[in-house]
Amino acid sequence: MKLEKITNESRRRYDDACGTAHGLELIGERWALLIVRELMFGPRRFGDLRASLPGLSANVLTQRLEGLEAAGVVVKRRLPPPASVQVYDLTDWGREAEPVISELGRWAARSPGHDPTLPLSPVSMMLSFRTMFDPRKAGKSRMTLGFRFGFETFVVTVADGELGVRRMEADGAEVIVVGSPESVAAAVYVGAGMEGLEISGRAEVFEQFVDFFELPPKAG
Amino acid sequence: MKLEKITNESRRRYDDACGTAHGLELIGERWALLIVRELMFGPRRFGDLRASLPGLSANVLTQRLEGLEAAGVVVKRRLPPPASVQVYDLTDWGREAEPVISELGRWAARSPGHDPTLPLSPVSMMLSFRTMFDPRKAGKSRMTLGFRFGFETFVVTVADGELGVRRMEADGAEVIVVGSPESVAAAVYVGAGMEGLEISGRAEVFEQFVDFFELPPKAG
DNA sequence: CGGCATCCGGGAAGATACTG
DNA sequence: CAGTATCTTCCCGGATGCCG
Repeated sequence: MKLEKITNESRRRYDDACGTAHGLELIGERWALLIVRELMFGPRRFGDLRASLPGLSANVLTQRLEGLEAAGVVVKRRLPPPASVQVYDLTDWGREAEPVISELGRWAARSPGHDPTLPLSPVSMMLSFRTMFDPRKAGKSRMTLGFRFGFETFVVTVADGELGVRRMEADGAEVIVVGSPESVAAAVYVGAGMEGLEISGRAEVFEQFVDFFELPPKAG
Repeated sequence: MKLEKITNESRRRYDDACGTAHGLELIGERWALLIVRELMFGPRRFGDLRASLPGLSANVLTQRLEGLEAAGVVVKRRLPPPASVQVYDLTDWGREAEPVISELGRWAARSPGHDPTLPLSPVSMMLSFRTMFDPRKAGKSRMTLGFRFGFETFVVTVADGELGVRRMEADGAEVIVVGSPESVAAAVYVGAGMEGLEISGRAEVFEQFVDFFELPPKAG
């Protein structure tokens, strides 16, 4: 039994002291990095993760969460009563993997094979703001925007050339944008206008916000 | 036949417009990112890659190279006569994946499970210089160092707070360091001194160089 | 329903041997 | 040297079912 275990593990290792190779052992398995991505704005439940990652089956999600927990990237917690619900959250160190996700996304956005019309999770959309935000275009602008995708709500703040995203209610925002992540992506990155979006509050703030982003040129 | 093909491809996709997900489709398969890493300092032959990546079998390497070529990350070329040898090289866009490798390595170096005593490829060692270099520690220092690992030779230059690495002969370097990648890593990152290294030229330059690097603190 | 174990089919990874 | 061919092992993904 023990021998089997050793071979199973060792054949899956890279046996390489390079940090990159070790990183692949931690978050390089299929779906792992996307699970980390979905946890980037705070804890989520098992079912939330499944809903955000269509195509990921429950047993694989269980395995990945176990692996990520063993690696110290994820912690399994139980929310205090009365919620008393089990959630998965990133450790502080796990949250520091955001640059890995950003750089990979920024690089892959230039791929000739990238299809931006596929479905998009709310978290992906919000993370892309942080990745694609251009501080020079924002200049000294200050604004607060709310985004609502079904039951998920985020608040985006722009101030001092920095963009922040938090998962929270959007009551105090200057403008609230309601729609699908895909419609928001079309408006921000394709310049498709506001089709499919319901905008309440100061729509001109969102129009200004859209200009802070630009997709990098395609390679090849 | 056609139906099979569709399912084969689709079950391997993430069906996600997120750039990160697409990035995983491009370079997320097992070994793929390490192959890209090995090509980071210029073209390599099939056998070079095998030698640098022990544990990677020939058939998988063939598949990965095909996939990376189809993705536009890698090009297969034939060197002009008299060499007339087939090599694999990164496209310009493929070479821009270096930040992905760096960020993953930087993040994973903080893992409690990272074992820096495993074998290391020459390219990994040189890339780690670029990842872990601290411009503030280097200040205004200027230096040129040669590193020789068996038949592979690199030249590292430090100037104006920047570190450059090129695969080339080390004739003009102020100091030449000969040894294994593991010994160099021990000297630079563990402060293990010069055991296992043969240093010719101005050894004090290498001693100064070593102080430009520091491993980040472990997480957890 | 949320979380997890189990079984199965297909395909990918890995080892070895072989060919041009 | 640069890959193929083949075979085994294991992982992924889907379905089902159990249990709280």
